[in-house]
Amino acid sequence: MGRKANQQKRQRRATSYDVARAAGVSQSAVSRVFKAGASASAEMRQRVQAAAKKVGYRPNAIARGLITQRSNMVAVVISRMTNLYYPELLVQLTQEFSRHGIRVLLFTLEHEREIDSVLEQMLQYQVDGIVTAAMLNLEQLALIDEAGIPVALYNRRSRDGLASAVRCDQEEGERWLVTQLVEAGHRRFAIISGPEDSTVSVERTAGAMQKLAELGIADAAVVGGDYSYESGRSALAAIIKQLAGPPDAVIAANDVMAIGCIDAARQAFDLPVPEALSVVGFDGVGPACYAAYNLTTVRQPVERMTQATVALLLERIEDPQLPPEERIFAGAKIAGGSARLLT
Amino acid sequence: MGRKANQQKRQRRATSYDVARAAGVSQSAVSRVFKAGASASAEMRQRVQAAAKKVGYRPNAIARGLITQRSNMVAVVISRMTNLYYPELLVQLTQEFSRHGIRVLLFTLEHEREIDSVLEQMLQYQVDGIVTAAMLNLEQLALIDEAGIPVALYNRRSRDGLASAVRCDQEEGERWLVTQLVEAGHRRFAIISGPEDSTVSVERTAGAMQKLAELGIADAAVVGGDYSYESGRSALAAIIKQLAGPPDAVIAANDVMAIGCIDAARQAFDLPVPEALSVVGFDGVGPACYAAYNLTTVRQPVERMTQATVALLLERIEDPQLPPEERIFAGAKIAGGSARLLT
DNA sequence: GTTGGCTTTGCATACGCAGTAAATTAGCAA
DNA sequence: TTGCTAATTTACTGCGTATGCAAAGCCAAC
Repeated sequence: MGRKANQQKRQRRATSYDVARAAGVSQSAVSRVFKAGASASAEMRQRVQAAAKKVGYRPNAIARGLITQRSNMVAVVISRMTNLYYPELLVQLTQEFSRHGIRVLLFTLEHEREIDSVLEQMLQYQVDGIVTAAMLNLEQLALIDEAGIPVALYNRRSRDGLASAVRCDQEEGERWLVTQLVEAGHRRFAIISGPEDSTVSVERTAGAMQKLAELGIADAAVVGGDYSYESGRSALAAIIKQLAGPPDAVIAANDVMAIGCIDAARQAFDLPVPEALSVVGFDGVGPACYAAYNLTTVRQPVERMTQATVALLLERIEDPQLPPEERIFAGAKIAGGSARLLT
Repeated sequence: MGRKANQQKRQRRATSYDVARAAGVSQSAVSRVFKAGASASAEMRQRVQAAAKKVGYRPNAIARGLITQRSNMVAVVISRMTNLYYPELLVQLTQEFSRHGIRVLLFTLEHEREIDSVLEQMLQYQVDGIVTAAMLNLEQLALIDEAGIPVALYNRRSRDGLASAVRCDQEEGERWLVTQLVEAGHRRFAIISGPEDSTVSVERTAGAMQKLAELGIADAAVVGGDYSYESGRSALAAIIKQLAGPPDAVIAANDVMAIGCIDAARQAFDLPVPEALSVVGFDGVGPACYAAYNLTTVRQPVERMTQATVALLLERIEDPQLPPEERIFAGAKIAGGSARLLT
């Protein structure tokens, strides 16, 4: 209808003043109508809303944030998205925050050393809180605390009470796996660990080693992986070389490496799984359920953990006085078909 | 050292005025020092930066956005993260934007109908641009255009020149797959389609059907899936029922369903793949490379597509006058071991 | 009719920064 | 020293909104 296309430059968006003028009221009245729970008469509401629609008004969240000192944004930091189970985490987090009227500003890290610059970004954007699945050192945590921004660590231990934390009990999960395997008669063990800078991997490996030692098995082979399928594949060769023969059972620090290991066993070494070799993983990601693998593993209760994370963070955003809290969840034990177990 | 903990309430952050006072200069001088490429003497730079560090100053991106009319944030909308290949896309996008000093505000949709409310959010947050891998209807595109915000569609066709678009040529990929299969002698075909509201799935299915018809095969069975492993599994049973016997080849609308189909063939129907049945997918996601499947598929060039998406969007953010552009990429053909092919 | 309490509305200001125009200083030749 | 230009620096305004405060309505009770 002859409407001038917006080829101009960047048209001025309607402001609350425009609405006020159109409705013949004050700007503060407009502000009140758009703020939930503010006092405004029914007639006022109607007039303002009609005027707003007419001029195409949309509250400016940036300006609002400036004055309320609340951006209603939280930063989510994820470090190694190759971790097949982060996507689920991310979706859950976004949805759960969205349910509370909060938007997610996403930061991904290729290398943990990028974290300082990313931290700076987050603070400049005045996020109300931070969820991180990447490791922060004490200095960094202190910096954030200094700024008065609450932090929730995901699958990281809280440190010095500077942040809340939600995590899955990795050791407990590994202990269960080891116990099952040993009770079923496995004796020659090998462990495929994750990246050295992954605290989760360190905990898993340590948990498994400890329980093995406790049950009288001290000579488990340990080879390093990087959470990738390929590293799981090549790890088996290294294990066989190190042990001068195939092990009874392989404990991988995550599902993807377990899958790689299974493929290597079947293809390269002619070791049927689970008949000749038991393989277990950790995480309970999608491919773990594929019939070809049907992993014995421990699934992290992502949904509950996510809800806890959001709850813990929001709580401290509302009331900064609240002390940080740590919540630990047990993983769900999945006795799949990739390991010979008693049951 | 006796530093008072921030138990107070929410301590005031240092502003450029605080820095100015500490350095004995004006606020605008501080602003200049923190703005790249502004004129300030070397001595001024030094004094201001020293003062800034002392008072713990950090520019407020929100306030800056208010005045510059640029938030340096873009919205990224992703609809069905179960799509195993979105995580990679998301990481690439975030990294690439970050390289250009732009932050990503993430929105995930469970159902496409949530999109209107999400749209409203994005506009209120004054994002400089939008990348969407979810379908927008014309009304929604017009709404965004009205607001003067450039949009880049990912794997969606541009419509009415209202948005730039980057996509992988789905039809071309399917044509290649079909051609290979037919040339290798397959005659009885079945297609597992994706969700009906996925334009990508529609294009893939249509592309395959069309090429099949062109090659004289008109009686392919088509069963519906939802991109999930389970749906791929159960689809095979439906196909066999519909054809009253097993097909020669199954064309799945994505890799995950192809994998499900392969597992069903081997486990439930005792059909070795690829000896008795060829299965092909689309996407080239991680599990497609697992040795147990080794899919014949078409991989989307995610990295190049991402770079193109970012480039196209930034270009239009810089200069709103620029007309939208569409860029189409061919997929990489991967002749894996899940199909009997000639080569 | 008057008073008191309650709700609704408008005024004015502040949030933290960028950019403009004016003012100051520096630099240098005459 | 003066005069003139270039380089810095400053005061000030405005971005779009929320909110304390005061004024104005409104209603019921006296």
